[in-house]
Amino acid sequence: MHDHAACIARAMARADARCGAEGLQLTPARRRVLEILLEEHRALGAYDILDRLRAEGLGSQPPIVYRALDFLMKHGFVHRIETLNAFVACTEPTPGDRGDIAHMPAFLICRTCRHVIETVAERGPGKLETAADSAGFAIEHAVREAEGLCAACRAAA
Amino acid sequence: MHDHAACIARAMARADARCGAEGLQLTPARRRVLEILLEEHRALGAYDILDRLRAEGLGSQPPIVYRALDFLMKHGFVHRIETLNAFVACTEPTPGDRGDIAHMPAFLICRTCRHVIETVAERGPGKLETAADSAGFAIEHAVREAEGLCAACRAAA
DNA sequence: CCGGCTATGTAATATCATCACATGAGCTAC
DNA sequence: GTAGCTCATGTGATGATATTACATAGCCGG
Ligand SMILES: [Zn+2]
Ligand SMILES: [Zn+2]
Ligand SMILES: [Zn+2]
Ligand SMILES: [Zn+2]
Repeated sequence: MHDHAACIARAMARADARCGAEGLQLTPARRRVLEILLEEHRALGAYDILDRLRAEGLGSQPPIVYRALDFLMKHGFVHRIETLNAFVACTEPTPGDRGDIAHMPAFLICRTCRHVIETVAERGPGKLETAADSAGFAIEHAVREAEGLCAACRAAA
Repeated sequence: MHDHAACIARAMARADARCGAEGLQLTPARRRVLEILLEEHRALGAYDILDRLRAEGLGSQPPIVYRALDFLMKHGFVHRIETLNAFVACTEPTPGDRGDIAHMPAFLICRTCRHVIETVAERGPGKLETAADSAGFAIEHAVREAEGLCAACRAAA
């Protein structure tokens, strides 16, 4: 366990600072979507998020949440988990030196508690990069996701 | 380019042999789905496949194709491409010593021609495994997919 | 004020996947 | 033989995820 309220507050402060510095508009809906994702350390589906927004009067149609997620992903605050068709708040600061995504995340996804661990990518080429080089393939975006059991759920079982 | 007719024939012969050896039923619908995927070296959506089955009178409802794909994936003949919500025929023999998936594929997906290159995983732990070990996480399934431009499309551009 | 830009509101639709229940073909026990 | 079993299929409906299209509103520089 960690101090989750502080964890959320820190992340929101970072997001505010970054948006201020880069001239990005962290509008109410966008801000709330990020908060909702930070409250969990789990992946949420777009419609799960939308349900919460609806309950709070922040919009009721799918485009609301997809637009907010597009913005948050574009600027590296949120990642999409392809294997779950779901979204998770980024746990890495990613200063975004050039206003862009600066890191190459990999995710460990627990199949029972759905918690998502975002790992820091090591330096150096991985298997994908090695394979791409030998095939003359230019990688623009890579997805690394593993499903399994987290330490807590293994202990419980 | 390669001799694609031979490529398909070889793969189908392998599938027939394996199903015979392991008592698996490669029924007409399952067989045809595998053939359709082998004909392309690209990922096809479930409904793309379904359209072809329909045209051939092999079924018209989604469960037809999803059941066939479940069978083919379970036995390692087909892989799901998570980033595309699509499916591709496996290019590795995977003898399936214990009737199970024996390899750990990674995919290079061209964003313009949608061709999929399935790479042979090298030996040794990758970044996901390293991260999982240090987190006490037990990986059961991993997804490695990269999107970008294949050599042919890079040359064309 | 106007024109362009960004964000939002709203309805409809597209795309991907599963559920539920009925039917049929092949096999075994008795 | 036939009842019961398993596996695969047929079929209609529904659920889950995501996008399009177009209208509206605020803001800001000219
Ligand atoms: Zn926390
Ligand atoms: Zn867990
Ligand atoms: Zn071929
Ligand atoms: Zn290409």
